[in-house]
Amino acid sequence: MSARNRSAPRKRPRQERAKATVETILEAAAHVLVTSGYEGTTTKAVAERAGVSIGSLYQYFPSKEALVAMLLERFHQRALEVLADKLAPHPITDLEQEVRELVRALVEFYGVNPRLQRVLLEQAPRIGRLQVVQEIEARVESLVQIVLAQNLEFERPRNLGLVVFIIIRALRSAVWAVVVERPELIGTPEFVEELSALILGYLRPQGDRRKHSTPGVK
Amino acid sequence: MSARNRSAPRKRPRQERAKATVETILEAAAHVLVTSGYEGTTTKAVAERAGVSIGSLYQYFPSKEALVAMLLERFHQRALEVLADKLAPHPITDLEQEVRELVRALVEFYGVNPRLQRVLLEQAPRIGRLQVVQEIEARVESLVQIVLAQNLEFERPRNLGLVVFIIIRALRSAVWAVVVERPELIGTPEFVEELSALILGYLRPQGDRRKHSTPGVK
Amino acid sequence: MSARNRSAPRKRPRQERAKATVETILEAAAHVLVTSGYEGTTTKAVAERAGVSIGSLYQYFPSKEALVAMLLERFHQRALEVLADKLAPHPITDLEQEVRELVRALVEFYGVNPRLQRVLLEQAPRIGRLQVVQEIEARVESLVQIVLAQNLEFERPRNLGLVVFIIIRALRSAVWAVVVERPELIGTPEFVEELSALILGYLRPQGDRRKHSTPGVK
Amino acid sequence: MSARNRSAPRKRPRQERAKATVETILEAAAHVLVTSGYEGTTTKAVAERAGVSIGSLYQYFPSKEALVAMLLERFHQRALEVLADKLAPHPITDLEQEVRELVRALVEFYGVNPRLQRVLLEQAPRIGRLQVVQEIEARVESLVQIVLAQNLEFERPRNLGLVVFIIIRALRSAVWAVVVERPELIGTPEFVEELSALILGYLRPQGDRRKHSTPGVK
DNA sequence: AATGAATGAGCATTCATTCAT
DNA sequence: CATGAATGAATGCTCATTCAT
Repeated sequence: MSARNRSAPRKRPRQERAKATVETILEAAAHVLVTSGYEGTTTKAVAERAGVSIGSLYQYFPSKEALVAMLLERFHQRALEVLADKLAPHPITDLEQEVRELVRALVEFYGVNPRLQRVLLEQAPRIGRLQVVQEIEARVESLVQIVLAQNLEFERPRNLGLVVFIIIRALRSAVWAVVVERPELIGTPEFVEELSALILGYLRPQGDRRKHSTPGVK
Repeated sequence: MSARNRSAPRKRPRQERAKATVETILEAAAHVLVTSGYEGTTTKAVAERAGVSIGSLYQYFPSKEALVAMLLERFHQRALEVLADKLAPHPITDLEQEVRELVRALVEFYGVNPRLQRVLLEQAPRIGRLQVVQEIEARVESLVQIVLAQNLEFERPRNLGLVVFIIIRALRSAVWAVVVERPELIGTPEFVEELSALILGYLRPQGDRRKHSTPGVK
Repeated sequence: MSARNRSAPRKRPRQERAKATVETILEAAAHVLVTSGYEGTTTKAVAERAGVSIGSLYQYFPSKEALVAMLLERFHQRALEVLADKLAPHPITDLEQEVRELVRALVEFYGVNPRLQRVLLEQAPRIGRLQVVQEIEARVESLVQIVLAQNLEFERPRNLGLVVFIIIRALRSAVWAVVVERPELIGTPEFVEELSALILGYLRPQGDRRKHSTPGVK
Repeated sequence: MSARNRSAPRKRPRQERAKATVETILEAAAHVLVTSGYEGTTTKAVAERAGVSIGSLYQYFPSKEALVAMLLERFHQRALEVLADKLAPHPITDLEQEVRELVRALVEFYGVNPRLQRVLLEQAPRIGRLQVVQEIEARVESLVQIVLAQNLEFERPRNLGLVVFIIIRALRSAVWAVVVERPELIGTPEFVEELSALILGYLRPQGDRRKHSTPGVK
């Protein structure tokens, strides 16, 4: 097996039982990753939690990396589905409402098992398989960019790619930080409201700043 | 040595030579952490790069964790110094300019060795309660909060703590993401401009949104 | 695995092959302990002598300590079997003969690999409360005590527990000392005779001492 | 420095201060050996407890072994002094009383820091320097043997060397065992009484056994 | 002499991975 | 296919000892 394929799943499970095993293993892996971090995760622990032998684990995943890669891929696939729906090209009548919906979707999405997401995105070694992930991330950015391009106009020229890039990072990290450090705020309308304000304020024509006196200064 | 002290430095170097050794080790550790990640960092590699024996490393740092802890502490100490300066209470005449300055400071600060910062902060939660670090983070938030409280008034009631929390996370992760993924943008006025816009837009009286038509919709 | 379990074996071997491995490792451990002492014994040396990989050793014994603990346990188990037989409650017609038999049994028992026994018992106090071992030692003492209580009467009141305690220690250390320092005496009738005399003299009614003139003084 | 000299003290301290330092180090070593066992004793710990630098320790003792060797030597020297006194050739009028005195002396002697004695005699590696120790032990045995030879006559021929050998081992191990496992008994007359009974019974003419019915059988 | 910084061989232990059954 | 026994390179860390200051 070439090095290139280290993080590719070993084979397609044909039978139903095999599929179930794969699912069990992935769930176990997710759990162990969350509770022990990437470094603390051992294949033995995953196999034990999944209730299968270490041999069986290696039957479906040729390495620890492959396990993480599979989880990453699935996570992004799901991200894409959720967002593609919200971001499907459509006429926008109320951008404010639209952004609020998008934020709500993102909060919901990033709020699902954020600890796992952090382990996957931050601690896991940048694996070869990440190509898939990068492609998906690129597609999400591109979707958001298209929606914005079709619905916004700025008084000054702006690098829309950068704007989208910043929006996504800012939102994601804010959601993660809140979920991890201030979990009591999840689900409060206040939280979604503030994040929407962050994005909406950012998208509002920047020219405004010069038309009025500095806003909000006492 | 108790378990509590796993991440505390082992002893104070008394001679000049020893101080130099400690510095060399820390520099080497930073380098190895950046190039190999936390997991990939071995104490042997650090010692070798530092040009000292593995024994010398353990003379001053009782564990790999202690090495990271020391770097984390220094990083936060430096963070505090930089920001305390910018955030020292003072009369604010031009909030816009003020925020731009703050953003510039943060960009500069977070932009220094961001890969190291990420490794450090990723591991921070696993490292025995670094009181110093937590205190410093709290102080930074508190500084920002005080500045904002003295200079802003909002039309609707807002949870200022949450606002500050979001600002800091959003800024930090945006800076890191740009530095790591779009390094060519660092130092461009465009980048600082966009980040300032993000924060300024967020702080602008939210009531505006209702007074005008949705801004910028085609 | 908790600290409590440091000296407990790691898992039960399920396959025949595994059982054989465990036996091989224990034999190798005994050998290395005898030739190198506890401190000089390295897990690597044990594994090598056993002809297994170091990993296999740790598959069954979580630590060097556990290896010693297992040997200790087996040794005491065997001790109990040997002695329980000799000490089983039974009518005693000839105490002298009885004691001689017991001494012979003990000489035989303690004479088997006494160097290993010393290493094991020297380390015993450092090994996490080996309940099994302590229980067995207590049972041996209790057996001896019962036999004596049923067959002896003393003219003066004596602390039987202390008597038994002294007998066992005195016998054991005398046997060990002879085996280690005067191996040529093992198996001679003279040796068993002297040890029997030691015990018999001790058990003989102490009142005798006052009835006769001091015996044997020239 | 040749390998032969590893356990020889490095130099004779000329000055008073140096002598005091040596004493301090030896006391510290004794303490650490008792509390941590031979394996657990580190030269650093000894130096720290003695309040001297590790360098100073090595100024006087070229190795850890030399430290232990010195303690052993002193211990035996002291043993010899105590016993030589008791065992000095002299007319014996009351053997019983004599033995009781001897036992009392031995109990006292072996009862002084028995844990240290055990570490020194059991756990410490058999060092080259032990020649000295063996010579001293031989002298003690010889002293006891002479005393006994001059004061005892047996009805049957006995190997007096073996008798002495057994007496010394039995006493020593009984005392150690009691001090370590039943410390509450130390100093009780009962304890000395029982040990005296052990030795006296052993030395009593063995012919007695045949003259009377088995003693003490119910 | 005294200090303590520096050394590095050596040890216990882990864990991803392979392979015989 | 499943099992779990076996592997061994690699790691974190200790500690007796040396040596520069």
